[in-house]
Amino acid sequence: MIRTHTCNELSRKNIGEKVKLCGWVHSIRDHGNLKFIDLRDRYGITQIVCSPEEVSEQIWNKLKELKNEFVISVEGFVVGRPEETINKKIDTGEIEVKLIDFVVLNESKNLPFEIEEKEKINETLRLKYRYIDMRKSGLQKNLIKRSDFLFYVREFLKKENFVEIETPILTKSTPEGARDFIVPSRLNPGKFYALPQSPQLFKQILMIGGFDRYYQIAKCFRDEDLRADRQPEFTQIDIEMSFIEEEDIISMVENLLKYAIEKTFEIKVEIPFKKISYNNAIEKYGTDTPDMRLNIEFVDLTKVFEKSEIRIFTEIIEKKGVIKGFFIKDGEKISLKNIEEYNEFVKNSGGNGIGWIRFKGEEIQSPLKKFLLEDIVSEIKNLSPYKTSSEVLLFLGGEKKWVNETLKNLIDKIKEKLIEQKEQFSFVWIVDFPLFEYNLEEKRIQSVHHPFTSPKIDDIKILEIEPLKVKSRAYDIVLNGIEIGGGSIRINKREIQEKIFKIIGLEEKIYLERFGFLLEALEYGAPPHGGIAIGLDRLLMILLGEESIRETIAFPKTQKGVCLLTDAPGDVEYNLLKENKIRIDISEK
RNA sequence: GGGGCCGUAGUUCAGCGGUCAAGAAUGCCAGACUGUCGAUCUGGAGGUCGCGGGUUCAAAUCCCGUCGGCCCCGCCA
Repeated sequence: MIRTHTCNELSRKNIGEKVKLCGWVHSIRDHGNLKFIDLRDRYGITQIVCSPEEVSEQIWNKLKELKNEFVISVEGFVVGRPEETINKKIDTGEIEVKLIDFVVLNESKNLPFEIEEKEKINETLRLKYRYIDMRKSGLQKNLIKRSDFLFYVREFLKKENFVEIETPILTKSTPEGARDFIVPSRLNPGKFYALPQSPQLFKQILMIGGFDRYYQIAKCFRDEDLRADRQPEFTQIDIEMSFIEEEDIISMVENLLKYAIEKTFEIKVEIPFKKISYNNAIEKYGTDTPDMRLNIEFVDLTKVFEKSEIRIFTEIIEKKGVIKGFFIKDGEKISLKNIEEYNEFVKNSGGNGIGWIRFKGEEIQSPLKKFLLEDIVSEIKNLSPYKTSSEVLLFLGGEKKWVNETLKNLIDKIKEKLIEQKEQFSFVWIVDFPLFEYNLEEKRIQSVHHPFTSPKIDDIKILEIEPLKVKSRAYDIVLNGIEIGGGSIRINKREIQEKIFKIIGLEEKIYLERFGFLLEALEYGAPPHGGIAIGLDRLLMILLGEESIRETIAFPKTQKGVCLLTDAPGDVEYNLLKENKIRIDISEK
C-alpha cells in the first residue's frame, strides 16, 4: 500500500498514527534545519514537517532534491501542531505529518504556469496543458460538481423508473437542422455516417418499442461555429416519455432540476417555474430567452403618443409602427452620459435615437419636456410597474419587430448595472411556440423546433390552410436569459407526420428515404409520447457562475474547433484515405 | 462569410515612434535561516516584443499581410 489516507483526511483523531500519504509537492518552505512540505492531492493539503535530527542524513539529503510538483509517497507520524501554528485555512490544519521516509514516485519539470496562480492564465496554455490546469482547484471543482450533478440526475431518474439506453454515435445524416459531422464508411465506399445532432429519432423509436421512460446522458454533435456557450460536441440530458402531456414533462423536469441542483449546489430552487407564451415573451421582453432576474417588462406607449403632438412619434404611428420602452427602477443608476451612449447604440442599430424621461418626485427631466403635457406625463407615469420617486423611462419607436429587438439589445447593454443579485437563478418556461416559421432566404416554411413536434390538437384543422398560424406542443426552458433545454410532444400518427414533411418542403421521395423507418414505425402502435433535452454543459456553466461552457468540460475545443492538447483535427495516413476511397481537394483561395 | 479585442521574461502585465542594446511582480536558480503555511533575507539567470514584409535617420511602438487565442453577427431544427 503506498497510501493509507488522502491529503484531506487526517485530523486530531489520528494523532500518533503511522500513515502513508501520496501526492504532489505543492510547496516547500525551507528554514534550513526545518522544512515544511505541503503535500497536495485532489482532496486537500497536508503539511509534512522534517528536521535533520529526526531522519538519517541520507533521507535529509534526498529531501533537498525535492522540487514543486514532484509526485511523492510519504511515510510519517501524525502529530498535533503547537497551538499558535494551527492553520485554519486548511481542513488538516490542526495536525502535520512528521516525516519518517519518503519515495519520489516521479519528478516534474518546472510547470508552464503555477498551480496557485491567482490571476487568469492565458486559455491557450490552459488548453494545451489541460492536465496541469486540472490540478488547480477551479476546473477540478467544476468537473467534480459535474460528476455529482449527473449522479443525482441518474438517481432521480432511476427512482422514477426511467431506463438509461445508449443510442448509436454512427448514424444517419438528416436534412433539417445543423450541419452534420460525417464519418466515411470503408465497407460502403462513398457513403457516410453522420454523428447525431441529438438522439431524437432513436428515442422516439424506443417509445414505440415500449420503453415508456427513457433517458440518456447523450453526446451530441453539431458542425456549426462555436461561441462561449457552444462546443461542437456537447452533452444533453435526453429524456422521452410515453402516455404523457406537456404538463407531465414540465413538472417532471422541474422536480428533476430541483433535486439534482439542490443536492449538488448551495442553491434553492423554487418550483413550479413561471410560464410565458412565446408571443408574450416577444412583446414583453423582445426575446424568447428572457432573463427573469431583471424584472423589466416593456411598456407600450403607442396609444399615449398617438394623442400627442410630437411629430416624430405620430409619424411612426401613422406608418403602423409602435413606441415602446421600459422603466428602470433605480433611475440614479443611469446618468446622462449613459443615455447618450444608449442613444448612439440605437442610432447604430438603425434608429433615430432614444427617447427618455427621468421622473424625480413630481418633476420630470427630458429633452421632450416642453412637448409633454401634464396629462400625458401622468398617463406615462401610470404605466410604470414601480412608481418610485426616482425612475427613468427609456423608449424608442419604429417598426414593431425592430423595436422589440433593439430594446432587448439595449437591456443586454444595461444588464450588468441592473441585476441586483448575480447569484440568483431564475427559471422560466416558454410555451405556445408557433410550429413553423418562414425562412426568407430559402423562401420556404421550416420547423421552429423540429419536424417531429406535434401541432396543438385544435390547430390540426388549419395545418394545411394557414400553417404559419399553427401553434406547437413545444416548450423551452430558460435560465437567466440562456436557453438550457427544449422539447415537445411528438407526432405519433403517420398521416400528420407526412403532412408536416410536405409543408416544410420535403418531397415524398426524400422524406421516405430519410425518415421512412420512422413513418413505418408510427404505423405499428406508436404511443403518444414526448420529451425534452437539457444542455448539461450550459446549465452547469450558469450554476457554477462561469462565463464559458469550456469551464465545465474536461477537454474542450477552441473557437476553430481545435483540441490544443492533442492537436485534433489532424492529417490521416494516405492509406486510410485510400481505403475509404477519399481524395482530398482543397482548392486554393 | 463578416466585425471587434489580444499576442512583450516560465507566468501575469507595464512600456505604444527616440536614455528601451526592453521593465515590474511572481516563478526559477544559488546561498542563509528550527515553526512556516502567499515564509523571510541576500545574490543571480532569464526576452526572435507571435511570424513575415513595409514606412522611417530610428519600430516592441505606425502600416500591410499572416498565424494563434478570445468575444460577437451570420449560422446553431
